[in-house]
Amino acid sequence: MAETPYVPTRIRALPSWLLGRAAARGHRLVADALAREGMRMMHHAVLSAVAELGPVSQADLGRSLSIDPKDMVMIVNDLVAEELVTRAPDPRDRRKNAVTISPAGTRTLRRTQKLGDAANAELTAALSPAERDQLIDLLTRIAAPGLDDRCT
Amino acid sequence: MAETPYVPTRIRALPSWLLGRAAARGHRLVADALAREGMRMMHHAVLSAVAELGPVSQADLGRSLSIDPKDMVMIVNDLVAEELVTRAPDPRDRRKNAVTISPAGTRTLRRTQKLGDAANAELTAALSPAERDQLIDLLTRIAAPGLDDRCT
DNA sequence: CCAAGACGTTGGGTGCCCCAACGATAGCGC
DNA sequence: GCGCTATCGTTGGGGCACCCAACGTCTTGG
Repeated sequence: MAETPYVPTRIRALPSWLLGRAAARGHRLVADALAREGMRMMHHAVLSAVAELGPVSQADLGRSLSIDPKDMVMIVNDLVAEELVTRAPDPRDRRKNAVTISPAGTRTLRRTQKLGDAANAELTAALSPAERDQLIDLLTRIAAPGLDDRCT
Repeated sequence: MAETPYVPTRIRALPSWLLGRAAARGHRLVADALAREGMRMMHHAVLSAVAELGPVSQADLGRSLSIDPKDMVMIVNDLVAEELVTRAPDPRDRRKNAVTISPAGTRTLRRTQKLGDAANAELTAALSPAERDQLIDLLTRIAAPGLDDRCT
């Protein structure tokens, strides 16, 4: 019974289905890896974004990462509770909360980034480096349809 | 302000992140398309699998599509309620429920398959046919890590 | 000064995934 | 024949990601 009665070809050939399966595996691998540091995927992503963008509002973070404002509130709450970031009102726009990474956050981020990279390496273990780059290229063009990245 | 402050490079380069974003978009496109027939993604997948595999037990369906038995119960319940499939005890193994597609199910499947294909075409609109095939190949190898398909 | 809009926050809702348990049934060794 | 083990369908609970709607606070532009 080792031979799994495999995925019907009709469904298997659908990019949407494959994306779902691959994303599920990726999520599982990364989440399990980060769990060893008590970190969750979204929290790691936000922490990484804060580190790159510097003091930034929650709304900007949400737009950058496509995270719902509702979820962002709780993620930042958690990160603040763990003292990985600080949340202070922006003096120039008192509606905004300037989120800034802390030294402890920087240290944690260094560890979680290693774990995340390792998990992604395992995820793409079946691919050559060139194929991995191509996958990233294809996915980038699929994930953001109308929006071209202008960050160069 | 129209220029979105875009995804931090650190996160954007992670296959796991891109897979999540791309899968979310694919799910949204396909789900919206199928909703016009009152069908959900998983239901469509199960219906399609039943059509291909013929009378099949729920457990086999679950293994084929990586669907949790718990969800499978409700999916089949829904499909039975809509009279798209029939669920009858297998005389050869009375533990099993033989799920079979009905004529109405076949007709519905024809329509939903068109909708699903169209949604997938939109999903991969930014890709050339060759790139689309390559994406499918890469995703297939990523989604199923240890399991090689021998049905080639 | 007032209307429009953005920001953070709270609330509710859906879909997919995973784990644990249970009665009923089948296959196996003895 | 008789346990033992395993599978099947089913039920239950929980977590995470995603989405929509509303509200008070605050900024901005007319």
